[in-house]
Amino acid sequence: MFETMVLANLMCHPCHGYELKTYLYRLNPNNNKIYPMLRQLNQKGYVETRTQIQEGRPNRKIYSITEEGKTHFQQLLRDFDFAKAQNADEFNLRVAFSFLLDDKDMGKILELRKNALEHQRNVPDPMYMVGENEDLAQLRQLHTQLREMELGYIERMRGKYSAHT
Amino acid sequence: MFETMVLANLMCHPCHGYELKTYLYRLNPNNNKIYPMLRQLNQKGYVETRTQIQEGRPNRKIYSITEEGKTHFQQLLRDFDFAKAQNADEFNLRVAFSFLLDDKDMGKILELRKNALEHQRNVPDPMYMVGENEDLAQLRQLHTQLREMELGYIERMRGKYSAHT
DNA sequence: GAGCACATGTAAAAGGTTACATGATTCA
DNA sequence: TGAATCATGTAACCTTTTACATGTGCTC
Repeated sequence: MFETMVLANLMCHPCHGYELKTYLYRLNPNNNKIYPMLRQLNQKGYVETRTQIQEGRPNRKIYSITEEGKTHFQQLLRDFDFAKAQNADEFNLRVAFSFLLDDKDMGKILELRKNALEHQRNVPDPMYMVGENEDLAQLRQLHTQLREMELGYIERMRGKYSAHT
Repeated sequence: MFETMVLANLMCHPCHGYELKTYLYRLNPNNNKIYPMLRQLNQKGYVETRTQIQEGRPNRKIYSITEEGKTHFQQLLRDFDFAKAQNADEFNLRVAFSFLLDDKDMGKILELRKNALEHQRNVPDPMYMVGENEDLAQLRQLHTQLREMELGYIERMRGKYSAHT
């Protein structure tokens, strides 16, 4: 997820590490996660780097995605399964970059997300089932509403990407 | 998160490892995560165990939460910050177990979740901002709707838990 | 003068992933 | 006969967390 999200950001525009940390704040992007990751991506040829000299501030290492990086990113997007389909971020990312995927891949992604949401409906998390808490029941209802709305959305999308058998 | 969710399940009823794996399927609960975790919790005195002998099937190790375990779980719930507040599961868990928290703690939790959601509104994830994708715009709108509904919910709850200054 | 923002980096410890192992039962 | 479910476990590897280090400029 972290690697994929770094590349997703670099797909939009070149970034330096510190900048990526602010974008990826939801993924707990500490120093020993982001900086070694960027060096690793560079070693594999997925990103290239240049140094931006600044006065009165530390220099920046600006990373840009390469053609090999774009191909690799596309491959990461195609790699979608039931476990990843549970995660809204993983699904949203693929919708965001649907222009990199063909109809067959997108069809599979939509189907897996549909399965994940239906699974959540049929086998709800036990922790949302604790006690007879009225506050929790209301919160649960909010999430149920979103899930049903998302299932509706998926059905509409599946019409568009209906190339798969 | 994993430790907390294991204890949350044990708060409801005793479980064996394989059973917890099915409940916690969204947290990628592999063997080398769940079994060492349960032994660790046992060593710390947070859970106790008994063996259930079965015929024709492998024996089960049934884990129950202890009083020390309940106190520890309560402490884990109290430990809530901006980073955790980004995660819906972390928030929902605390609503589910709000009966273990006093009004002051719950007030802080609601405020932090509010801050997190408002931050998401003000500083949207760059990956949801990619391109002029119509499909993505619709999905984004779904999530915006849920966020505003959840913010409304939090305002209502804050009225109830308004003991904090 | 303390603390934060900027920007990158590493050491040590903890934790997680992948893959394999056991062994009975059930299903296609 | 091969695969899946039940149930627990470990070895080897990889990743992540926590904490520290550097040094300037800005704000309280």
